Amino acid sequence: MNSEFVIAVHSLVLLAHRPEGMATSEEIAENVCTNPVRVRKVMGCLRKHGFIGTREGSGGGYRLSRDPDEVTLADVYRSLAAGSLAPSWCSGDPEKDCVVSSNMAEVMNAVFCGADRQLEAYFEGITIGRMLSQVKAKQQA
Amino acid sequence: MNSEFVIAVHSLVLLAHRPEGMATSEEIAENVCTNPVRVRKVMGCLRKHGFIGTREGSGGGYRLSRDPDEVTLADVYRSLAAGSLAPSWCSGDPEKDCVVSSNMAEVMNAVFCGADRQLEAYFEGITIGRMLSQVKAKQQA
DNA sequence: GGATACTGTAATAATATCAGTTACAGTTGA
DNA sequence: TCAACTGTAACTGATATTATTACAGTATCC
Repeated sequence: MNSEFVIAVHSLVLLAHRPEGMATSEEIAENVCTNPVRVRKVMGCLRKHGFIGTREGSGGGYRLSRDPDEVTLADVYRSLAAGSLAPSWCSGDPEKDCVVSSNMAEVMNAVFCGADRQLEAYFEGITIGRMLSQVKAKQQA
Repeated sequence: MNSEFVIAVHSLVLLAHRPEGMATSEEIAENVCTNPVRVRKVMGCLRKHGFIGTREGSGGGYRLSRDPDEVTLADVYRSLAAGSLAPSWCSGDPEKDCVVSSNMAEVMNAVFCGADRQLEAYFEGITIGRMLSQVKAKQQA
């Protein structure tokens, strides 16, 4: 899995955890353990898809613009990791004479599309809000 | 997805397509569009898991040792790509004070374990034999 | 027995992908 | 006007992936 997906989910959970205010890319990066530029890139994508709002300038940062219980991992997955399951590489060669070699790419592709849908369905059942609860539950223990 | 998985599946379908005899690593590599060493490495793994038999020496090669309709992609996945869904990288830091940062890795890991099981269940429904049929069906069209 | 055609495997080299850093223009608030 | 942000692009370095080369081991055929 695309690690931008992980950063996105972590960031959203963090924002859900402090709904009062904003977090800057530096704060988020510190929390996630990566660098601010990477965070800003991911957040830019989340903004385009309406998950968060940004405020530029001094005192700015990012803020959740949706109810954490309404945002599913499937939403996030679709926004920045859809289709990431299929390997970039395709086996076989359509030009070849062999039945297997010439048609494998297409069949394999269908398999991975199905897998992608399956994965998406699974993510559909997990919300940012639920992940926040789980994180808090771990703390108790 | 691990491209060794793709090579493995393609190779098994190819062997199923010519059940009479064997295929050498060079033939398979040509068909898959990669190099023979890579194929031998993957096949070595498939052999250890009992999917194929090998014969060394002149006239040797690889041969299916199971009914193609009994071998599922889940079997193959478990053999050489299990757990590949989770990114190598983990967000957060258990040492941090923040609830989110310190517990995210664990929660995220649980999510990906679930996703992996989901994927495996999907692959359970696809056999090598079925993929061979699909490949042949494409040819008709 | 010896030549030939394979597998098995390690080591290395080439290439592609991914992540971190630096730099800077644009925006906002005090 | 200054300080603190975001948004991006370009560059660098690290890491992962793939291909290549090389060679020992093994079976077959003559």
